[in-house]
Amino acid sequence: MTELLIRKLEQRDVLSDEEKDVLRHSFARTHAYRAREDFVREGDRPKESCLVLEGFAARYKLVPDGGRQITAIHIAGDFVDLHSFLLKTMDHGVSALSPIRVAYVPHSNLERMTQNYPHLTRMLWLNTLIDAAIYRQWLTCKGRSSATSQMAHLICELHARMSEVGLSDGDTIHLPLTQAELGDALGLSTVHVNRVLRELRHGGLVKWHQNAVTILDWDGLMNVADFSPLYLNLQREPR
Amino acid sequence: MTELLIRKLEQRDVLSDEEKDVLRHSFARTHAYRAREDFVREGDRPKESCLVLEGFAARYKLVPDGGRQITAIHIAGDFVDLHSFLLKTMDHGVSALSPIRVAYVPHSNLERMTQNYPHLTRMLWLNTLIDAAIYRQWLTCKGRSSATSQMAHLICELHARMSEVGLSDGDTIHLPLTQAELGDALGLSTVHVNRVLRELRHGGLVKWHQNAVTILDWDGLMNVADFSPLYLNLQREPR
DNA sequence: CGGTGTGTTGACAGCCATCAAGAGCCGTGG
DNA sequence: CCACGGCTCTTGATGGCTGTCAACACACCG
Repeated sequence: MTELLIRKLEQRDVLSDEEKDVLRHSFARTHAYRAREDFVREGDRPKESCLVLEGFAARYKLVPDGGRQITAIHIAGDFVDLHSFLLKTMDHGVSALSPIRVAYVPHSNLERMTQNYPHLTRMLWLNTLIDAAIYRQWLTCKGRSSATSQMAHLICELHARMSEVGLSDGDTIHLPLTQAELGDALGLSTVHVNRVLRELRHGGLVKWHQNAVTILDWDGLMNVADFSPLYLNLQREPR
Repeated sequence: MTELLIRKLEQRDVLSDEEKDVLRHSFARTHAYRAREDFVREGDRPKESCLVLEGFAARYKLVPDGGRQITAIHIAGDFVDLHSFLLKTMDHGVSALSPIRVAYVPHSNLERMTQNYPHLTRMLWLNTLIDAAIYRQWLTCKGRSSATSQMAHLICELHARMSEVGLSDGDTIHLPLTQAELGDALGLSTVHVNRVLRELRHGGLVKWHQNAVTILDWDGLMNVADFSPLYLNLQREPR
């Protein structure tokens, strides 16, 4: 059940059999949530962290006027709530974007890991650093490029991240997000998300049908997005 | 020379004398840079990480049209380049916003720390998680609030972070950034930064004179900014 | 069959980027 | 000493990207 996480970590460095076993045995239970259900709330002090086994999750912050900003989209294999192990008090919420299954690891197990497995600790640390690299990229897109470019970038990124754990089907990924949710992620209005998607479709760059997103013109899309996967740290090397 | 970092960490948890000594002795050398000088470049593979001793630094990404997005502003006591210890290849640059002094710690020392000092390792990990929490906050500001509110938020945040390490003088902080640099940080044009600052000044919220920024109306500013310091994780507790 | 959620499109408005020009300040060099 | 260039700050005019409001189509579901 932790195989996708292991696969994700092994893209970045070799894990020993012992380390993999430690990971596999540290998860205590799993749980399923419905789409839209919150499973971590701002102000919570969780005693366990959760890993996405299946489905999509969003990390988000609310703003007083009723708006919402999704700061990260998490897919299967993402250790979505590893942050709470050290941050203790949540400064944001996490909710399901689709029906989702997650696995929980008690913080006490994570602490034991950090006591006994330094390299594994570094790999989990790395995992959160890659999350941070994605934040930097989103900030750059939000600050310095157009809505169309941002949307194209998000599609490229999600395709890259899903391919990495075997969740793409060639040029197609399954992406069950509404346009309102895409807007919350990109900081755009729902109406403008619709316009931007139409532009990408009419430009022959992507096809978007029933949650199935197909990239039709890679060069064109990556050009609009100015996408380069360097920030995803996909190289395997000693860490 | 690492006292500000130690102070910053001790705001979040108790450090043993041994841990403090380990930190103090792991830094190998210091270096000074002029304002505007880059000291880490995209694509670099540093063999050491650097801590800001004095001055201001910016983490930034360039975009193809010549634009720049500053993704983080770092102050004295910030372990600005701890990321490179595990990310290996830099996906962004770091440059001096003012004359700056930094201290370098070889990655081999950091690795030894992670082998022998699990709690200290967690504290450094925490340090990068707080950077990530700041990214989330910036994303939320950028995505869901006005330019004026973003600027007010940045002022509140920098005052809070500088106070934490003793770098504020009551309601005043020293902030040697040009309006162009503020624009790069907030994703705004220089012209609009100027207009927004005028608005904050004329509203009696802040005074900005010769790099000295004084908050005149805390309630007003925090209200415009919708600022709450929760995300900075200033509570001391076992980590 | 009506209600709800989602996608779609048009009209209009507003925030912010861009372009342009001038003022103040500072260091440099004649 | 003064002229000059460069950088920063400031302000106005204009335009475009994106938000808001509104309406309708469609699918799904009780």
